[in-house]
Amino acid sequence: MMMMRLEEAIKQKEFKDPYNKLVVNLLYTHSYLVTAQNSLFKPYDLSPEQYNVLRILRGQNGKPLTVSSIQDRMLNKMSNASRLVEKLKTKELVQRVECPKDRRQVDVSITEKGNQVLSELEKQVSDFNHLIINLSEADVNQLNVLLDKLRG
Amino acid sequence: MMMMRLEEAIKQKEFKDPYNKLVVNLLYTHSYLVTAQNSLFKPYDLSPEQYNVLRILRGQNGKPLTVSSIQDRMLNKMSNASRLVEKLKTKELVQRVECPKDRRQVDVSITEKGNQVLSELEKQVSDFNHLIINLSEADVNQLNVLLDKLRG
DNA sequence: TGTTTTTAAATGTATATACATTAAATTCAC
DNA sequence: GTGAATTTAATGTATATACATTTAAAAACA
Repeated sequence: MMMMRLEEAIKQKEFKDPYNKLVVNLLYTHSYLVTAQNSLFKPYDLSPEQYNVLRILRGQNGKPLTVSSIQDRMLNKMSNASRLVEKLKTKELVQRVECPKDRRQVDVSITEKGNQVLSELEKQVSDFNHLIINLSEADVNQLNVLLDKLRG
Repeated sequence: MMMMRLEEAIKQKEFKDPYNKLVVNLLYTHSYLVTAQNSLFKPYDLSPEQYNVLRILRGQNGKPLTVSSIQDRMLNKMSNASRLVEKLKTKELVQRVECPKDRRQVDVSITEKGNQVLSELEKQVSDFNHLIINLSEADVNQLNVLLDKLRG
């Protein structure tokens, strides 16, 4: 994990302009992050997005969410919430109940086992995030502001 | 593409700390970018990473690169350069020649057709990058600095 | 020289992503 | 109320990702 400017990391001499560099920089930084995260989650047989869905469900404090509400809250809007929930159910980390008010919908909630796995992981994930992000808190805050603005 | 802070976009009230928010913010922003890029590249039957590999090869000014050198320069270090090159070859955008000095290696270079597709796309991609990044040039530069530092 | 180790690329496999399509239930229009 | 339109999940399919394994060639070394 040695320090490298993007240009050295991907051996590209220069970019057309800073906007084009930024797109590449975001793609590259994402890969850096996800590769690291995968190795953290692997022993628990979870993907980063599966972990995220567990966090979403726990944030409901017991209230279930439908599959489409989960989709809305997921980080990757194109991923398939239905199949992801199926995977989590197989691991007994969530439960699925047909919604009585609208039988098209399915109420999904986290199980006790899901909560256990989550709390076991949480501290590790947090420490890990601090570890892989080589920035001061002020820089992190500024990065958050800029990313929110970027998508505006 | 309306402006939304991360918290509203994924309907999460708060984060444990700014580092944890940043990880989520990077994942979410990446998805925003890639979803947009996919729609741009789709009519050309290219994925963003395939486009990137074409750019890498063109940057060589005719000199070929081996598959593993391409892998090194790719944005996602875990993707499979061998199969990606195979896809590009099928589309006749690159050519593969067994390296005479070392028969394990394969020299890959961009074809005339590949160069044509690339120059056709280039202006569009650049305009598109400016369009989806809602930041001033000063902000973009700062974001680039922070991302490079993040991975340090 | 012959054997072992290392390297480069290809291949295998499970899962994830990016859609399009389908099936069932509900809502809307009339 | 009936039929059309819409919504929700699930399913189908092609490709991409994240590895592990294999195959072949080259390098290292005894």
